[in-house]
Amino acid sequence: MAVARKPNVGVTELAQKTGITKSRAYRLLHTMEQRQIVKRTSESTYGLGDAMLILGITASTQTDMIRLATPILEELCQRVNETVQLRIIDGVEALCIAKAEPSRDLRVHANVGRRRPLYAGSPKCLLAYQQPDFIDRCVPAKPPALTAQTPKSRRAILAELERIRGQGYCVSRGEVSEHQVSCAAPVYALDTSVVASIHVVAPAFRIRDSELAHIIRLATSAAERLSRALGWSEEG
Amino acid sequence: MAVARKPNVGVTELAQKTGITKSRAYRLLHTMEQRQIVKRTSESTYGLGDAMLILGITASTQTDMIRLATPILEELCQRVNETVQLRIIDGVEALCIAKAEPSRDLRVHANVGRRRPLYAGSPKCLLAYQQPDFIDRCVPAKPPALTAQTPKSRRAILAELERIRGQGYCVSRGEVSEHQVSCAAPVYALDTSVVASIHVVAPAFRIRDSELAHIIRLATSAAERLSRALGWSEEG
DNA sequence: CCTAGGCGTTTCGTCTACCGAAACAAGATC
DNA sequence: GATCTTGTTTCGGTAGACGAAACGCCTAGG
Repeated sequence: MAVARKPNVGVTELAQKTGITKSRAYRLLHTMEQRQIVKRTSESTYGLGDAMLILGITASTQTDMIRLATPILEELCQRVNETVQLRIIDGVEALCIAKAEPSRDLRVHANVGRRRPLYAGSPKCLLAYQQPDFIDRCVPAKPPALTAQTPKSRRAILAELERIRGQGYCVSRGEVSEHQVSCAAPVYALDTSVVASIHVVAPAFRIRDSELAHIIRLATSAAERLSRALGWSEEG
Repeated sequence: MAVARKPNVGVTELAQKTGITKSRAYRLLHTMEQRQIVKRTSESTYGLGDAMLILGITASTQTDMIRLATPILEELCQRVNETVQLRIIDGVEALCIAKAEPSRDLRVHANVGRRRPLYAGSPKCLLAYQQPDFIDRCVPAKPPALTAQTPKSRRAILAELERIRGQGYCVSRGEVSEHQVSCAAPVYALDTSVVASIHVVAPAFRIRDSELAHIIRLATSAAERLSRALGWSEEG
């Protein structure tokens, strides 16, 4: 898992990160390489191997989340005619685990596996519903100003999270990338915790406020349907 | 990996399949459950867990195969306007690890993670280039007759594999499913072994022989481009 | 209603194979 | 060429994994 978090590093650094001895790290990597769990990406750096690829693909067919989400994402994608993503929290980042893209030429491109910080743009929708101490760790004191619209202070972000919790969705107008607008709605699990979020992301010029309201309704509805499919119900 | 191969089984069966004692199987599953590598799918059956999902998604971004293949599959998909798949061998089956689908209404649906036998239909393209003893193990003496077009004997299948090796591609007209036609071309790795295959699969009524020839050319070309991207060259 | 056999789970004493520290080889950097 | 780095190997000691067997708890079947 350390290799997954930070690929293309050597034995020594991995040993330090994980707090194990260099001998042990070397031996573990060596046997993992034999089993194709990791592979060398260069002379002495490691990345995840083919076995993990196969296991991961198999896991995605065994795991309810993606299997249940795929048709919902595709229907939402078709209705809004924009790119749709499903994200979960991994570590202190938002990880895209599924997507659906419309067939029109000009669209926002999405990548399964891409990570984004939780404190900026629509990933805030995921962050808003986490434990206070986790939120505390994730929001930096001085967030980097990606665009003119990026919230400039920790205080501003925390206020935004509060608003998200109140209205039940999140809208980001050019916070991460100048000409993109995205909105997201939370997906609840059986235990009423938020386990994922559904995002619609589009070129800013195409989305007027009236359309945005419509998109939010559809996204919220899709998120709610996925929540129900995962066992959640209104009265948890 | 045994859990991946056969999900929803209990401790005892897994212990037998893997040849380890029941005690060991139980303890391993127990700690794997804590680490979210596996999870219980019911009271006493196991499936792959969330950690494997995350690792697998991460692996797919670190692994050259899928990263390099995705744009090639999408271009091929756009050109033939039919569903396109990338398959590899896992165990004695063909595993779909990536796909691209056109946006037209009537199309063949593909699922990443789905497995198919190697001895029927276009997966024969993968089988044809394997070691003789592996082929021997994969081709059953009495193949099940899925449709009227399914090869009826072991001998017929072996002859077909020979033909595939000769022409460099594989065509299946309704061998697995009555109204589907599919063709496939092999993807070579640096060591000139066949590591994957690119498949185009379409409704039979839409594909006349003249179009089929065109599709084969495009599929073969796409497979060759992927091969080159993986380091293969004409004179290996 | 009882028994037999299946399951997952727990215990226990043995002993193995994994561990950390240290040495070693091989490049880098200066 | 001295001195840092890397990755790799050796070695003795012991932590902890191991298999066998026992233990509840089921269900099936007589």
